[in-house]
Amino acid sequence: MESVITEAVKLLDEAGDSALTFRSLASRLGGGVGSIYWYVSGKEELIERAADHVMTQVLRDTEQFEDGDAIEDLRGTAVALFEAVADRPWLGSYFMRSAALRPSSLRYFERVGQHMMRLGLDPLASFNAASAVVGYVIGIAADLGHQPPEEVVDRTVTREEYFARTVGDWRDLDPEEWPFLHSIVDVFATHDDTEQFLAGLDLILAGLRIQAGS
Amino acid sequence: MESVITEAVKLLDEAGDSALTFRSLASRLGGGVGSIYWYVSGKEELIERAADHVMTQVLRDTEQFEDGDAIEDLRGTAVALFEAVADRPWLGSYFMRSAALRPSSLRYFERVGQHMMRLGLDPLASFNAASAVVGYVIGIAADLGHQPPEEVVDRTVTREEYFARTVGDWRDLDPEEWPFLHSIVDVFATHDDTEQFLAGLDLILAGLRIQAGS
DNA sequence: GATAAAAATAGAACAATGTTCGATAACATG
DNA sequence: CATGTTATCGAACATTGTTCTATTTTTATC
Repeated sequence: MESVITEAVKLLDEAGDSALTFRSLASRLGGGVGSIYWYVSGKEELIERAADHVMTQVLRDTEQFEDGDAIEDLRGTAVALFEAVADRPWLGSYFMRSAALRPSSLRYFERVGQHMMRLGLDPLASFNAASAVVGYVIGIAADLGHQPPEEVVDRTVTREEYFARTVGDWRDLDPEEWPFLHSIVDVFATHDDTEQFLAGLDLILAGLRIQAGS
Repeated sequence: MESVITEAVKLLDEAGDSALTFRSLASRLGGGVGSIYWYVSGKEELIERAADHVMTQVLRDTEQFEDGDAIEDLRGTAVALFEAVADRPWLGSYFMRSAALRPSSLRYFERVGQHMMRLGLDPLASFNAASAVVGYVIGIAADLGHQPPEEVVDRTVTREEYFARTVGDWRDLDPEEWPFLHSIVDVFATHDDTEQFLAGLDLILAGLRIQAGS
């Protein structure tokens, strides 16, 4: 009954948000429902600790970025968090729900901020910029990584079929009324989530470079 | 028993996510629990329709931005959504949970995209940029607008006291280990959420200007 | 106006969930 | 061994979304 947190993370990763119930977790641990409460005050803390568990790993992965180009290090730091959140929808919704100032996420914020300091920005600018980067990462990752609708989860429809159907729907819309959607439907059909994330991140970083230069 | 959706929105706005239960909604409408199911297929659709309700208003508010400077219009369009989401935590989590391709949010995406087209970006760049802007707005808004912890909701602690406590916690951290947090704690103590949002948005827009120029 | 069909309402019953609680067991320490 | 701490368990409870069936109200038709 020791590894409550690690087992919770496994459950979340395998089957998503809704799969984590005290009963399913208990049976997986081979114990009773009530026992979990000895390790954890409630579901809130359970998810919190699970999130911390993952964030600790992210923090380890981003330690390497220290002495390169500040912007490049910033980039790597952002990508690491993005990847962690993108394939963990539950992490994204946790970040959204709960304040981002829990120890581990605060550490991440600090790390991003330290890169900002290397750019020579004043406190206000670096605070705003760090918030923007972290907010963007979480926002996009949570958006891209969210659970697909029921059909896909039920396996009655594959992810690809669902995606293809969306593309088809867009193509069927009135081109007069939806000129933009029509203009991008082809690139959307072949787009890659990570590349999309990076493109937006580079916009922010480009803006940052300007601000740092002046 | 007509205004199920509008009453649901009121409930959500007044007391947040967790306050919207079928029973509370029913008693507010002066009817029975089961009746709601005649208008709505389930809770999923209820929230979806509530979100649509708000998004329709946002779309109306952003109609004005059409013939100004493309970047400025983009800015106004983004701010309108930000404000709507920032004081509606439930809207943010809805966006995160459910795909952003419901009719009303798709319309918003289209509108942002049309501004991108005016910048003369190629399809891939405009798709990425539109996604970045929308993702940033939702991400930051959801982050800033999330429900404060229990104490504040319980009214045992005011929002200001809670904020002040956070600032105090930061000041107490080891300055060696948390140089960034210490450098920004003063601007954090007096910061304004909307300004913070705008600062980040301007980074993206600055990056966009460069991209549009080349 | 009567009657039938449709629209709308109501609330009891159900299943799933987080949580509380008191009763034990296992274990360490003197 | 005695005793207190650590750890486990599952029954009971309250709160949710949802289903179902019965009933009322409205509308349409003759």
